[in-house]
Amino acid sequence: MSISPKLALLEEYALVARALSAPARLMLLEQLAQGERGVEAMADKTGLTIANCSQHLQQLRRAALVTSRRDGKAVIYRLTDAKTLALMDLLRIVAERNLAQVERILRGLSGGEDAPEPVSREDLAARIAEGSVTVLDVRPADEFAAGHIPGALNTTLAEIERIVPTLDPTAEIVAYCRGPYCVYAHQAVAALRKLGLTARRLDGGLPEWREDGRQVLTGA
Amino acid sequence: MSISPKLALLEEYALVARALSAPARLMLLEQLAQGERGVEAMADKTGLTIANCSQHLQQLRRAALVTSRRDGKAVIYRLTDAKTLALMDLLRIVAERNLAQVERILRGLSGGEDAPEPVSREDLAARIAEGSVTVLDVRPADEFAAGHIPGALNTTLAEIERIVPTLDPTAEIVAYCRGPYCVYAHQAVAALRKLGLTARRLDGGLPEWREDGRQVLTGA
DNA sequence: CTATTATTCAAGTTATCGCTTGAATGATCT
DNA sequence: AGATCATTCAAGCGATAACTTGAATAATAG
Repeated sequence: MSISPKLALLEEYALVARALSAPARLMLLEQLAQGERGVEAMADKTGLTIANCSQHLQQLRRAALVTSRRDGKAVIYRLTDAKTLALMDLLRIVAERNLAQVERILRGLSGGEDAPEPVSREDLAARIAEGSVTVLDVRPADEFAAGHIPGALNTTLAEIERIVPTLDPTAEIVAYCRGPYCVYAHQAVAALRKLGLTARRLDGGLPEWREDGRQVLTGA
Repeated sequence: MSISPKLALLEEYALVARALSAPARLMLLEQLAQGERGVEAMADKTGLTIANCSQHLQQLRRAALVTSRRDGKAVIYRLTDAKTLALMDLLRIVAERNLAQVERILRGLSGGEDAPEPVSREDLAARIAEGSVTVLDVRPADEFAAGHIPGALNTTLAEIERIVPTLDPTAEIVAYCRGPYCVYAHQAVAALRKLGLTARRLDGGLPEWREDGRQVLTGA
């Protein structure tokens, strides 16, 4: 009941929003959506310096979007709970729903052509079961090893052409990556379609797939 | 898309979060959750200068959280859609769920005592139907006139003691205000309980009640 | 057309944020 | 204990945001 409890409360809510208001921190959250990580690993992936990365993570922790524990010398961060993921999702949905800017950026990724509708996770699961689809995981090999959709092939964007000849030409390709914040799958679909293949993007990425309670396979 | 489409996308998401990261703008959004408003009306309610208020509103519009239309000389702002409300709600939920700080502030409001659980809107609707409850609207009179729960009594925090003798002492009191961001109902419940009455808070405020599709009565 | 009213724009000031650098802490290994 | 590694802290710099003030724009009324 200091000067103004109302302002103090709003300040707390604003703190959470402010934690989400820097692209660097959204990148970190996307990393953490894949699974828990140490500071150095995240600094490598995102290109941030270690100190900078640590400071961003502390800001996320202050907003209670992430939690940390110590494991030997390392400090391991993880998303606090599914609510953090939900908040990121809603943020993305509002941004994409409302901002023409986002549309233009996504269109740029697909080389000017209209991107096809993404495949729902439910549909993909059904089509995997009947074997009528090739699943492509467009993430770095270490993230693939840490968990992927069973049956998925792993490739990077740079090497995507090398994998094309090995694919069943009759099966549609469904590409996925880290999740809705990640553009790898968009770019992969654009590249594959340019090569004349039938390709679509999965709605969401591995974190969402896992959140659904679907099977995830670990190991390279 | 020039240098890094990925960063450009994240920048857009961050823009939405940044729009939510100032207490002043959260106040404005809370106002707009009650219904559409002109700039001057909101400046009055929030205590911001008109120019400052206008600038905040433009920032919210850039993030597409609100939209505006012209009505004569006035520019009327409103929430773009229910998604904006959903985003505010989730922000609040994450903040309250995670931050001990918020807990302490709310506890301070209720004078150190534990506040009772809020009443769900569904329960309140049922109890209004059977007449076993006194509904108290703790918002300024003009907002009450613009729409309130049918049967509710209107009072301000300052005058709450004056209304007490007129109440049915056997009926529980349920207080509500603008919504989850608003602390009036918390304070009213604390004041009433200090006077020995049975009082609880409604879960959510008028915007949430309206969003549920429940009856709203207009007029003083 | 001029005056009036509501809102927006533009410039300037102060405070805050993000990033870098270099030193300090904490935990493990020898 | 001393050495080493991962992380955090602290100080400093440039960029950005919030708020104020005063002028500019838009729509209406006389």
